[in-house]
Amino acid sequence: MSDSSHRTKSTVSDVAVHAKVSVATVSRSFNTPDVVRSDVRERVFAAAKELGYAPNAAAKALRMARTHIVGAAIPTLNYDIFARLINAYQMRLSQAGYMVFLMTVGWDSRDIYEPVRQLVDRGAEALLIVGRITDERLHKFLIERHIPTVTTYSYQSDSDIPSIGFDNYAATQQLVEYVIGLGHRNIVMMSAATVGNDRQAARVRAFKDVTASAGLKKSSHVIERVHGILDGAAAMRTIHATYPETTAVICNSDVLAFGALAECRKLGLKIPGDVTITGFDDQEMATLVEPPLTTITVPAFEMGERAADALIHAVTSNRTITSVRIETSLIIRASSGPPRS
Amino acid sequence: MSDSSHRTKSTVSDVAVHAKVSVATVSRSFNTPDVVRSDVRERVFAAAKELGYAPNAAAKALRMARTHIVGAAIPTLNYDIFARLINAYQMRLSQAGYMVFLMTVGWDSRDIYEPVRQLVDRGAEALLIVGRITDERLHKFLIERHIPTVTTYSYQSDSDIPSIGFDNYAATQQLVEYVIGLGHRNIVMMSAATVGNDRQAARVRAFKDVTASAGLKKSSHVIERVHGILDGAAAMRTIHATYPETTAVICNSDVLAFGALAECRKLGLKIPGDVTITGFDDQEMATLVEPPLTTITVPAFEMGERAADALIHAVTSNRTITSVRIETSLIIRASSGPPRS
DNA sequence: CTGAAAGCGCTTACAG
DNA sequence: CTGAAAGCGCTTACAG
Repeated sequence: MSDSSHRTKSTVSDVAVHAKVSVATVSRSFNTPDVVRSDVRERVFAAAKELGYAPNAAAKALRMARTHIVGAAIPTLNYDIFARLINAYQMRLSQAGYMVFLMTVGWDSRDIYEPVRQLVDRGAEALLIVGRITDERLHKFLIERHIPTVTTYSYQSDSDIPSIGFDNYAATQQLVEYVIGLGHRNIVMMSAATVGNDRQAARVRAFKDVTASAGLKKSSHVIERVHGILDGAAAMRTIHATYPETTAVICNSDVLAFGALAECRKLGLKIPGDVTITGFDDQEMATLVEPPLTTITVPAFEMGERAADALIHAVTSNRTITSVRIETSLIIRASSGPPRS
Repeated sequence: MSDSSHRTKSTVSDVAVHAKVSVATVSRSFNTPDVVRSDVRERVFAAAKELGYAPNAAAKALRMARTHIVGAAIPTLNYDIFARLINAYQMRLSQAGYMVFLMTVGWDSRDIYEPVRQLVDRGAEALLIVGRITDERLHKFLIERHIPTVTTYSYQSDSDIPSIGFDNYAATQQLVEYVIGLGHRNIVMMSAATVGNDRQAARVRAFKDVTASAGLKKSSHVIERVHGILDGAAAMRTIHATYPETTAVICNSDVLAFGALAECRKLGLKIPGDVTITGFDDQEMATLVEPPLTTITVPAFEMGERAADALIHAVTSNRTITSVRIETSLIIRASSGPPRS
């Protein structure tokens, strides 16, 4: 046949004509092959191949009321941990025949209603969302429309939207107790913005609770910065100037810690001799900075895969999703140690 | 009205009934509002709002033969530079009313036909692809079906598929000339796999050409590794053992360089005193490692935005895309210097 | 300015 | 096992 037949998208009827069968038979050959006689089926496949036929996804979605598209709403992709999460999520999903709509929505969970609706309105039949859902409009929408949704990153025991994540409070609790156990008394937590960010908020809460119950309320502080490396460096400078007695800085992300580490070098502070620095995330770089970073593992890959699996089950078998709490661990490396004196 | 009306997705006819108009008028109210009488239009909007109406994307796509979905095929998201590229791409696109299908396709350009077809078959009407298209089936498919496509990352002067990228050969050429100018004679290039990767291949070619014309053919070597930090470290160990006379290692990515840097620390090699290390990408971490890394800037953000703009224009005004060559620069930092003697 | 009707490309009861 | 026909939810000539 001539090349021109490839030139434009062909449809079931093109294939039907070519194979001398009805469109119904073409459809059946692809969707329920066992129900069509094998020689006819082969004729259909041959015609389809020759015409470069692929079913029109929109028509299929309209007819079946199934798009096979799932969405992901994450703060940003410029962040190691979210990129890994989405990478795992997408791979798992496309293996199962789903496409993923990606949407970056910024750091504040109060602002995600519009973009998440966009995802659903444009066809996503299930959703991965990072962090707790705080917008009541969004919550109501998801429940009423029965959109299978899983929130990731923080495990929520008290939400009717299932979550696949870890306990941010407990992880930080463990870390702070470790630092206090080392003998530190003047501790600062460097956090990203806590508004609209339940993960950061939980960590700050854990820090305040643990330091308070250790009698360190007066000698411990929290400083909030946004998420970049440079912010970490700037915050470290502020800490050094404002709280010079500080011997340990607990950073709520590895990225902030990298910035802090670099700034300490500039300030001539020895780590961990002069100051202990810890991170959160256990990015690959955490082992390669100097000194290697004490941090908390964040199971980004696992969260992405499990969220994908849960959503696939939910949309296919209408199964309800159960929350999963993944364990994290404290990884002790050279950036932490006892205070000097 | 009762809450139950929100419960299931409503359609144009629901809105039409509610607003006591025809479906045509509902459609027009949204798509060509100026053509419907304002009081009627307002009645339609009120009904739509009350019913939580949003047009069915699949039906719209089928009818208009426009999905407003664009695809992106990238090697992986676990890589700073691609994550930034996609972040910029997605933000720009969703601002313009497009959704993005994300697909990770691995590092070898010979293997991307299936996943890219998947993107198109599932509705992508335009594509961003990383790197040169080497699979003839893919090339033919894209051309015959007139899928607006831009390849990024490497500028191609000789392809009929437009590219928005930079000149990998020239960038490396500049870098190698700089290193030779410093006085190095025993130079090793540490590259990621070059099969199916035109960016890496171009850099290796530049390295070989420049060292050869400087009369360094015998004293220079190329070692190929895959893309992880640990691979960089392993490669550095090999270099130290196999070519102990080496005084400069040119890494084809910052990630490889980070690994090399860490390994040099373990080996007790001073940088740049014992060995000069350079990277490629200018990731944010490049300024924060010790010592900061001499590297090449890669305009990931700019490539993402410009690719998005070009594709939007191509699908809306049927405009043909012109290739863009973006300049890179060599950033000299403390990890490079003259050889010791 | 508005409505009735056709048709986009599929799948699936319903007949045969 | 196969085909004719309806219908998914839209948009848009075509009439009025």
